[in-house]
Amino acid sequence: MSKSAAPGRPRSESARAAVLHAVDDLLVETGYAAMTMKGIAERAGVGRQTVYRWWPTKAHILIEACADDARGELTIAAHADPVRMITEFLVTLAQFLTASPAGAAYRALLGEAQHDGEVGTLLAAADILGAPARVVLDRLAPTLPGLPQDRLAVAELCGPIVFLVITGDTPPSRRDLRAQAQRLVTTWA
Amino acid sequence: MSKSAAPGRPRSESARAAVLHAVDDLLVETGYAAMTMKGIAERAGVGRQTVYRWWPTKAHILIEACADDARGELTIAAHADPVRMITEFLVTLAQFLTASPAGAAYRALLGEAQHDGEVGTLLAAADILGAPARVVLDRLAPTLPGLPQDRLAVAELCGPIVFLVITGDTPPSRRDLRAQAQRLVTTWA
Amino acid sequence: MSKSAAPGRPRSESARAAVLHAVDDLLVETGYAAMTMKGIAERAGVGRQTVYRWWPTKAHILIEACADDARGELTIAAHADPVRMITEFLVTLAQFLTASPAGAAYRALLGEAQHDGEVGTLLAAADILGAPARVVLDRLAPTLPGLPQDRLAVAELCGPIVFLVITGDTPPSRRDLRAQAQRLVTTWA
Amino acid sequence: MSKSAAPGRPRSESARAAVLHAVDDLLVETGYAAMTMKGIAERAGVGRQTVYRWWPTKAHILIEACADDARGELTIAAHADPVRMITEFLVTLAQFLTASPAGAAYRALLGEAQHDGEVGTLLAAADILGAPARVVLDRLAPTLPGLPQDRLAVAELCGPIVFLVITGDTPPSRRDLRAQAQRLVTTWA
DNA sequence: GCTTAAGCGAGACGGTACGTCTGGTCTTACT
DNA sequence: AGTAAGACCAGACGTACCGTCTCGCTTAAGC
Repeated sequence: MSKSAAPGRPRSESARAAVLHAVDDLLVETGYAAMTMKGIAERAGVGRQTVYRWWPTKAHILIEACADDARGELTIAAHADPVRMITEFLVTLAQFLTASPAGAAYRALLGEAQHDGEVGTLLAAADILGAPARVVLDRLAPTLPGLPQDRLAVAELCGPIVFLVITGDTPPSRRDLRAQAQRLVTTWA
Repeated sequence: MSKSAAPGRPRSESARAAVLHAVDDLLVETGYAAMTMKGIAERAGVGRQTVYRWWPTKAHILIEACADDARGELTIAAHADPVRMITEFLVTLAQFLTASPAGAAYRALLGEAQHDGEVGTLLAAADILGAPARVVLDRLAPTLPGLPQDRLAVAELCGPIVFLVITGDTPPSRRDLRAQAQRLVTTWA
Repeated sequence: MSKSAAPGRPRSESARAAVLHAVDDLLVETGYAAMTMKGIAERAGVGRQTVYRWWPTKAHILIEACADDARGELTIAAHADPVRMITEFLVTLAQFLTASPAGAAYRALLGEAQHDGEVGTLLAAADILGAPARVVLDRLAPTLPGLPQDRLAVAELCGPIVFLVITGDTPPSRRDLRAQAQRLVTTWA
Repeated sequence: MSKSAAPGRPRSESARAAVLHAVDDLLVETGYAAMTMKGIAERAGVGRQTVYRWWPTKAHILIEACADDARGELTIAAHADPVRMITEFLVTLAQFLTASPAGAAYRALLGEAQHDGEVGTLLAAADILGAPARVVLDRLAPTLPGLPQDRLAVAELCGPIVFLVITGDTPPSRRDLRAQAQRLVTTWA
């Protein structure tokens, strides 16, 4: 059965892409707080109504713009050694949060989520950190019988680093991260 | 040496208190995003200039309004048993973040800090979670030789719970927190 | 000789009628200022492009919609007595301007003409008041040798009443109109 | 008894004057339809809120801007000869309506009044044409016993010329106006 | 007791983003 | 080709809040 086309002019894919690009650019150039729907529309060369037609807030645009990037940057290769695997993940996570544009977007969204519950819901659904973390944990599960319930394991894995970064602390060194990975393996053994 | 009084009318303590109360009230009533400097001034029955004279942004007011409350709510009694002590702290922390007005303020400020670096600096200086956490850790230090560097220990202690709460997850149960405390003690032994 | 058909789908008479009706209805329901091209199209159940294809502005539609009605309402029976004839015309004119939908449209168009020269030109061409007035004057011409130049006579005949109505004054009574007719006849004798 | 000053910063007279000047200028430069509240604010170098704070629509500004000018331009010297006096008034009126900026404003407002009843009320209250007309009529009253009721006399005096001008006709010549003045005197004698 | 200086409330100021609306244009599929 | 639908860019709408500024008035310290 073929899908019947909707009447009227179809959505402009170029306008959609222009908005998503504009949001990416503006985030790094001016920061989240200085981003405005008006500015996004102008930067994208798009009518404001077109922006409002498809996204209710700048946070929604940002989620759509950055979710894929984010996930791509957080996939890591498999390693036989649990400590090494966890270390790799922690290093990648720290790198993502502190140096990647997508990570900056994630931090901004995490911040916005504290002010706007709907953004929180959307961000939770995107599961940007949880999904990659679970990939790692699932690989380790056979060798680590002491792993706690899923969401708690994710929190113990990601929480400390996220906490350091969002509280403005300098991110931990690779040596520190290796030590923490070692502790996690010991703990979960 | 006595401090020489400044000339002119002294600062009105009642105006200061009215603003701080207004901020507390508005945060729970309307949320951080809907709070405005104008609304705060009106709610406090105070001129807008008076607010701007003493605080540059609503975040600054909120920090002043809630820091003391926050710290008061996070002090816990000493226990000989490390596991019990850590459990108590984790339970208190979870309670603070999810149920206390001061905790709501802290989350809002943590969110704002992701958008505004100055708020981040101020919040880091207030050290709202770090100070109480360090009190606990200092008490435990003699019996836990494996404790990592201060800030990392704080991150491992607080990070997982903070992560759960700010990502919108339901906070862990007391049983879960006890298990996590147990793991931390094992890890740091 | 038969008229050669234009290529393509012929203009939809039903769409045209629907638009003209919609304009009539909207004028009395919401007033001229609240009428929009979009609203007209939606009320007529017609695409917006179809409206724009045939009329450039709502004023153009309104002229087309109301001109015929207007003229029909301003034709009066012949009378031998000049005073009676003029009185009848003045009463009919006052009635038209204050009570008829077509009169309301005329007033709205006269208003728009002050803002938009093109509407003024169109409205002048439609000659909505002038034509009926001239019918009356032409009938009276043989018995009133003092009649001034055509357009001035029309102005003296219609001007005072139009002035009263558009300045928001209450329209004159039949007695007043009869007296004015009497004065005009005296003047033009 | 001295008037107690209102609290707060007093209204800026310079802002008020700037807005009124901007409206005057924009009317002649771009016409009434193209005038916008935004454009007025920008032209006046004034915040938009300041405009909205004191005037609800551009029509209200225009009435305030032009009423005084208008009245000044419509006062005429006294003459013993009724025909000459009326002629002078008619010439002045025609000049005002066709050549004066204030007259252009009056025409625009008269147009707007057909779309917006509140403007009609305000314009009627300003009595821009009526007041000067009544000055003339009051002077003539002793010598013209046949003058009808005030508002009807004003309508017979001003109506024909206003009608000619707003219907887009060329204004009458001085000779025509003299003839019309003569007829009015005959009629009212 | 008078002067000086700063804080106080109120509220207008010039700006700017908000989210909505309409204007005209365009691009579809259908008739 | 004409039509209804509806997305497109553009820009004005009226509102809200921004942070600043002017008011008249307190309230103290210091002369």
